[in-house]
Amino acid sequence: MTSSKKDPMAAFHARLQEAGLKSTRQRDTIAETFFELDAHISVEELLVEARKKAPRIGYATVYRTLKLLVEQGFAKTRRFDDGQTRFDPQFDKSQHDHLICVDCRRIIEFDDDAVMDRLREVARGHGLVLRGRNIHIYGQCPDVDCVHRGA
Amino acid sequence: MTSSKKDPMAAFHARLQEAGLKSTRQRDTIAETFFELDAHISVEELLVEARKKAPRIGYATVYRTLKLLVEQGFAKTRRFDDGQTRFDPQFDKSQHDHLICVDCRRIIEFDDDAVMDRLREVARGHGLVLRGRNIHIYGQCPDVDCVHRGA
DNA sequence: ATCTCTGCAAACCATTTGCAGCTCT
DNA sequence: AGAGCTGCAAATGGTTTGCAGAGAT
Repeated sequence: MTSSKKDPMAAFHARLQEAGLKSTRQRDTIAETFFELDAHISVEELLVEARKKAPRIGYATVYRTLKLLVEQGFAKTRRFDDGQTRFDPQFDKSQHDHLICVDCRRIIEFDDDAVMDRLREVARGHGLVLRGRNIHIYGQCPDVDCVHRGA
Repeated sequence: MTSSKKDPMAAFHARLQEAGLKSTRQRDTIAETFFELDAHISVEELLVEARKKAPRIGYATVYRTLKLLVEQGFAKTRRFDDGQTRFDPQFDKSQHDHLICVDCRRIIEFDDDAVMDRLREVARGHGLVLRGRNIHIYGQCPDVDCVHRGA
């Protein structure tokens, strides 16, 4: 149900065909760029990159393509607190959460089974089956002289 | 440093004075209403309630007052996925997280020590001290006939 | 008297949408 | 040919801001 890490574009094309949607130059450029880039990309960042390959691409197309990628399971929406929506490519079923440094705002990904097991129990305790999660934790370097302090 | 549950308004007034800010009819009405209402209130909801007491209150004043409450530690910002920012009163230092039912969107609060202990370790594992968190988990009723299904 | 607030309307900014023309299949 | 797609510009919707008048200390 999710794209293989090896060739997300092939999986993407297969899905488009399945859904009766078209593969276009712009759509492919945007999707390709998206899969190549780091995670946590904003629409603006993706647009800038995509325009290096196809300068006439517009905002609306990037928004529409990302929406499509999310709907089809190739991307995941992330909302941090910078006012923009960001997106992560989703190559397989694995999920991850985020540890954000309050000093330098760098984002560290993690996925911890013990946490998830416990959260499953919490949900169960309220009569629900855990279906998803969105975990942001914030951390700070204990070293006052940390290069990141105040960044 | 945080308001007492008994009399948040007194604490609020004290803080205003400390900061050289003024206590006004509108500000008080909004803050009072905010402390009386349930958690996870949106600006719009708060405005509607506040207008029952003071009909001429405007959007901007509600936004400004909430911003003030957050800055002064009396409220906490919450972003779920409905496009609006919501706010929780913050009566003491306790934090809580959210379990959201994917069927009926009801929001259940929880606070689990085992989860927090484990997250503290995760942060520590990356060289950081845990300073905050924002955890949303999504759950679904296991009963297919649940009244909430499809809600 | 002075400095802060308020209400209104306009401005902002991220995101969405209508539409005419273009591109896939 | 026909359905879907693109780019543009305009619309949207939540949130912020400028300003002139009102209110608090």
